[in-house]
Amino acid sequence: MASPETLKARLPRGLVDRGPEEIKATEKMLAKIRAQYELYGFEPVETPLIEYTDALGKFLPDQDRPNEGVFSFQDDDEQWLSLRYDLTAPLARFAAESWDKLAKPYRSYRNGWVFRNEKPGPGRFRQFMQFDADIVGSASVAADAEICMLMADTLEALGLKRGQYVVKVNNRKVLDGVMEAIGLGAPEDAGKRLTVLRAIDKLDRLGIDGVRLLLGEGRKDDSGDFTKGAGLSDEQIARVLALFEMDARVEAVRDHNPVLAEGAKVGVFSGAAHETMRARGIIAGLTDNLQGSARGLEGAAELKEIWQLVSAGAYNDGRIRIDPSVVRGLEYYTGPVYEAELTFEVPNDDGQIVRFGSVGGGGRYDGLVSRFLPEPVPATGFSIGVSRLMAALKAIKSPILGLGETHGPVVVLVMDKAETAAYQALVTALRHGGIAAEMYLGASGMKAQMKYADRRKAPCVVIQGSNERENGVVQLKDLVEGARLSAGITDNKEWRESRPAQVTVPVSAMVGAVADILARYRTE
RNA sequence: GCGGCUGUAGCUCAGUUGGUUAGAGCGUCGGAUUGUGGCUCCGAAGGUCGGUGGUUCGAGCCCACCCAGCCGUACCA
Repeated sequence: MASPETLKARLPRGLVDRGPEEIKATEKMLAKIRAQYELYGFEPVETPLIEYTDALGKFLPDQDRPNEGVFSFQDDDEQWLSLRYDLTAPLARFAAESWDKLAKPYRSYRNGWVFRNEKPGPGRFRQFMQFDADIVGSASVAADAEICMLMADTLEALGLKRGQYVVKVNNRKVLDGVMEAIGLGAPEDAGKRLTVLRAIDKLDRLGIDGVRLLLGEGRKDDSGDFTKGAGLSDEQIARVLALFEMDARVEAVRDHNPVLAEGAKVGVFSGAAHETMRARGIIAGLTDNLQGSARGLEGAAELKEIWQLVSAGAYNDGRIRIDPSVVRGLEYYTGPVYEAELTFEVPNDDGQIVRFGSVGGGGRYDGLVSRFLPEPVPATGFSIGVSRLMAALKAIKSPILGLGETHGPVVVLVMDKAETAAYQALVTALRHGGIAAEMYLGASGMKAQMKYADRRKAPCVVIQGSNERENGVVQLKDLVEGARLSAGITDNKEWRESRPAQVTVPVSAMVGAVADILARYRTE
């Protein structure tokens, strides 16, 4: 069939086409997010998809070419350009370039496609959409607290319920402090620190035992592949793992206190009361663990302050939680980090259980904007992974997406090709009445035209043969109702001759009658 | 990148120890029905068996290399 010179239609891996349902659902979702961000006083900004590679900070050290994880190419003048791989670095470039004109602290939001030249996987693509909100020019942890609350409110605006998500908060200074405390604070230990952070980041997937192996000698996975560990001593490992044991520790403390234990049993310490006790316990535990590290203690103090702020907004009911195991990326974060995680599981089409996990996150990046400016510029922000979040919303059938609600246009059948002008006039009348309509433009007969209308999800079709035209009328067939009626008819002759859900109206009344049919299926 | 698994019609798959002309279901298109989308029946189209090379009288099946996809792992700024 395909001759050798026929070009094979194909899409590069990790990229996807998007159809009408997907586009419509995305737009609805974006509108909800946008409304929420604006409620918090953020204003939109749009930057291009292409930036100088050095502005993205993506040149490989010691090599005159960009990191291979970004799509890059050279301009006429040999300068390297790259497709943006997130929305934060371009914002930093924009904020720096527009610094004098902006009202500071500068609150902005934007959404758009970002590109990563990486191996794609389930739910991971080489082009995907992010939706960010950032505050540039505020060093206050109140800005971080606000970002956390915005994350929670946004997820709820998208139809997620309390308990279906959690915004976890940590502080990179706490992690840095732990490193210091176990003697990895020196500059030459940077590599080791990275390995430790990577190990901590894998807690979700590998569990505490897997992380313990990675902190020590290393870990062999199911395929037999060996990952070299950080080579820490047992003592050092214990100190790092203590980060994950804060919850257990809080419970232990509680259960040792007869009054608290009794309170937990009868439900006094549930909800905000329990969460507050937990947060206090964790912060106390961290403070304990970090003695001797000024930076670590500073991080713990910031966490405490964030907790107080979100508590004042009543977000301390489990929506926002302190979690010392959150790492979030590995490079530019300098203070508080946050991660929005979905907590529910759903079976996919193959019956396997799917956890969506992280659908967004961010943190404080005090060094990013000041790369371009002679002054320090503190900044914080977060990013929603729109595509992944939408997959999750689909799985819980969030009404926000409006799936299954789409209708196609009204289709005017062409019964007689010589009368095309007359059919065109009918279509125009419908359009002027505000009704999406089209004339069938193909070459097939009536049966095929009906099939076409069906596939287009047309709510109804307009039929005018010579009889109707002579009498100045049209037939309107309600396809939705017709399909419903057909269920009770098994005889084909009866099905055709009874013409279910079909009415005859004068041409002058067509627009009104079609509008009546559409009104039955209007969903919003 | 590393390890494993899988590639047969648009889709899901069958294909015997290597043996003649590679099959099914679904989908598509056409007809029964020249003016009615469903149901039913009938029919048709649709294949470089992932690619290249090799072994063999003979390869969808065996071998080598390559490509693609999936799973795990690493990396993910």
